[in-house]
Amino acid sequence: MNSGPQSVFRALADPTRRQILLHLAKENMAIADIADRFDITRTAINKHLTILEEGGLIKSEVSGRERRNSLTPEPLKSAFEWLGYFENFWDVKLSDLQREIAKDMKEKKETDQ
Amino acid sequence: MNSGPQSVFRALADPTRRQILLHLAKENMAIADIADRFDITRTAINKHLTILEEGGLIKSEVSGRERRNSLTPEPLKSAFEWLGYFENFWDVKLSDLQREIAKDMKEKKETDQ
DNA sequence: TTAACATGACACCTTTTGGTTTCATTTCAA
DNA sequence: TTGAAATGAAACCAAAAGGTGTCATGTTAA
Repeated sequence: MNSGPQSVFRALADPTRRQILLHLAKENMAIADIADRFDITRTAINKHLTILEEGGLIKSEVSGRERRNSLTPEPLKSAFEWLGYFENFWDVKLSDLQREIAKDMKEKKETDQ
Repeated sequence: MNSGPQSVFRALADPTRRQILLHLAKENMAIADIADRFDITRTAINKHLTILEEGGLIKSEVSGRERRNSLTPEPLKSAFEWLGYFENFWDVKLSDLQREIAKDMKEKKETDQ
């Protein structure tokens, strides 16, 4: 449950883990339910779940002999915001000139503060 | 230069690479310039740059004996959008509020007519 | 009460990662 | 023109990642 940018981006680096997040966005699932949707062993899924939990992206609670996993998407927001920093770079379709302009405007904004 | 979600998220997984992106967002730099800003060898930096390039996040062109690296942020947009899918999960309250506001404005507009 | 279920806990394996050192090659500048 | 600068390239290494299989333990349902 660190949820710093590192543990979040690390959790997102694996395609299986990203798919697990998408599944959990639709419904909460027990470990075996998740494993059924992939071609790898339950043990491997379990390791992925641990890494997702370390990133704070999911939480799980025991219910009888099951462990229900659910999405806790708040840390995704920080990754989203990290990427949002670059929004000014990609949304203008940048020539080098335009990039210079964007940079100048950003610098001006900073000195205004 | 694959720039699929996998190569992008993979490139973002390492903290050094994320920092390199932030540096290149400020200014284009040669390899040695980048290496000066970290405590690891130029060779290691070079490997990171290769991975960033595979993700389509940077491009580099030779200029004399230097290789200038620059940000090509478009692929970051796809990662941003992937995360945006979860926006409704982390900001449920906000989106509800926005929906209310939108509704109110629409109603107001209708009464204005 | 017992067999099937769901998971936890290990031990083990291979490949990838992130890093190093060393040496060669190209280019610039005094 | 010649040495320093910038990079390319290769060999090597330890640790982490992503898997597997096996066995033990608590739970549930017939």
